[in-house]
Amino acid sequence: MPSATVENYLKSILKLSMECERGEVPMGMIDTSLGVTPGTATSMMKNLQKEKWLSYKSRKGVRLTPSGKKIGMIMIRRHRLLETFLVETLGLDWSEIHEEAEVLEHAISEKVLERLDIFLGKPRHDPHGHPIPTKNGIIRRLPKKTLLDSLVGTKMKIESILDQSPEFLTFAQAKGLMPGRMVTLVKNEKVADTIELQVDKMPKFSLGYKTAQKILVSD
Amino acid sequence: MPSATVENYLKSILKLSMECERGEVPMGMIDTSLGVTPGTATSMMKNLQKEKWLSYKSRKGVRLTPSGKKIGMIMIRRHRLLETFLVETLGLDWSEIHEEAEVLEHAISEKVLERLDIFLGKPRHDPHGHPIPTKNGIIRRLPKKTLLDSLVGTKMKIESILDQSPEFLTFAQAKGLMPGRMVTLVKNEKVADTIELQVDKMPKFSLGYKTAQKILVSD
DNA sequence: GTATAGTTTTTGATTAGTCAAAGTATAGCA
DNA sequence: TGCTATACTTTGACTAATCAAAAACTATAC
Repeated sequence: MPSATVENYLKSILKLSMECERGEVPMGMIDTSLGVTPGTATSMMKNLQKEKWLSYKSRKGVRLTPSGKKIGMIMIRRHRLLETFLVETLGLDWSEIHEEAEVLEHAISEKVLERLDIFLGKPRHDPHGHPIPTKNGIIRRLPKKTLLDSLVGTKMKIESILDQSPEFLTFAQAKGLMPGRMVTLVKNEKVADTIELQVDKMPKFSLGYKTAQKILVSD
Repeated sequence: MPSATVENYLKSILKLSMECERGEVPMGMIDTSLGVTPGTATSMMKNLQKEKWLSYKSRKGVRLTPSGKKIGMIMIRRHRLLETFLVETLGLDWSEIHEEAEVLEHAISEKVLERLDIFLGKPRHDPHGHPIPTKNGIIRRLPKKTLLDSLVGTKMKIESILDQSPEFLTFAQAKGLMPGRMVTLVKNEKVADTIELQVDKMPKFSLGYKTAQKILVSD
């Protein structure tokens, strides 16, 4: 059985490997993502390789084995189901659930998780719009289209919010930027590095390009 | 913040101090209750004393300070609320919830716990009939009357089941020995060390004296 | 009042996870 | 081609929690 620490490493590596689509995940991404020193990451990778959860090539990076990937997927499933529970059932705020789920995900058993899944009605997405993997580790691909890739004047459905930080989520909620809502791209000012948006009949507002890329949408 | 390990020590010491009503809890009870070697318990007691959670007198035993008692109570509250949630909301079996709660109690935050408490309707007892301490650490005294202290022919209400083991709980459930049910003491055979019981209209059955003391009742 | 059994403490070692700091490799620029 | 900045690895040290085994105390029996 992997420790909570190992579960975190495998989850983070899986997420990194899904984002930056190149064969190996480089060491630097792993240590920053976990907030440990580079040396700690290196020595941990050796342990994880010894346990057959990944293969590690010195100064190249790391690639999950099927068993490592499986554990990572289970952790993502646990995290997202717990977030859904915290919002849907207990009424916690969108912005505070990530940290809570981050701890609970290491304590909940498969049995309890499956009951929770049924209780929640087998949800497909968490409150941020992220897909919840199935028990077997199958996960829907997120659309890759962000607010920035859209044409001015089009109305789009918000699919997912990529930034987990409480500050951003509080802002997004205030502006109505939540999965399922419809948003219109009013203006795109390349020189100013901003776009202007309108959600429903609420006042228009602007987002920087960098921030706009954190919002995934579909037509 | 205490570690999960420390939380467990303080919870166990609190429970022991509530059971065996003498000033100090002896070392031997602590190590057996936690399943560690005597040396481990001794060295941990020194740490806990350094943190002001208890006072430790060599070869005498240990007594919780108010702050240690507070943490212990919080842990009992978390454990029992979680057990209630697992049975009431997720429909887990009576016999399997103890182990689950044992892990989750170290991962759930105060905020989530308070939401859970409200969601469950501020229950006073867990599924085994054990009182749930309030947020401020106030706990109802359990009645001290067991099945053994009752007179033949009287009908009593089951208040609480003291044995947490899955085997015993499965047995108790099958026989209808659950908090809130009414039970009649049919016979008391001192020489055979057994009592005979009837719950509702179900068939009569026998319990040994030792087991009978695990069931708390009220008239 | 000593011997002995039982309990508790001490000591030394181990494991997982971490950091700081020093050392090494590599990529890309000049 | 060689130099340097960056990325990565190694080394040595530390902490929390644990065990095994030896030592020390306490209580009881005789």
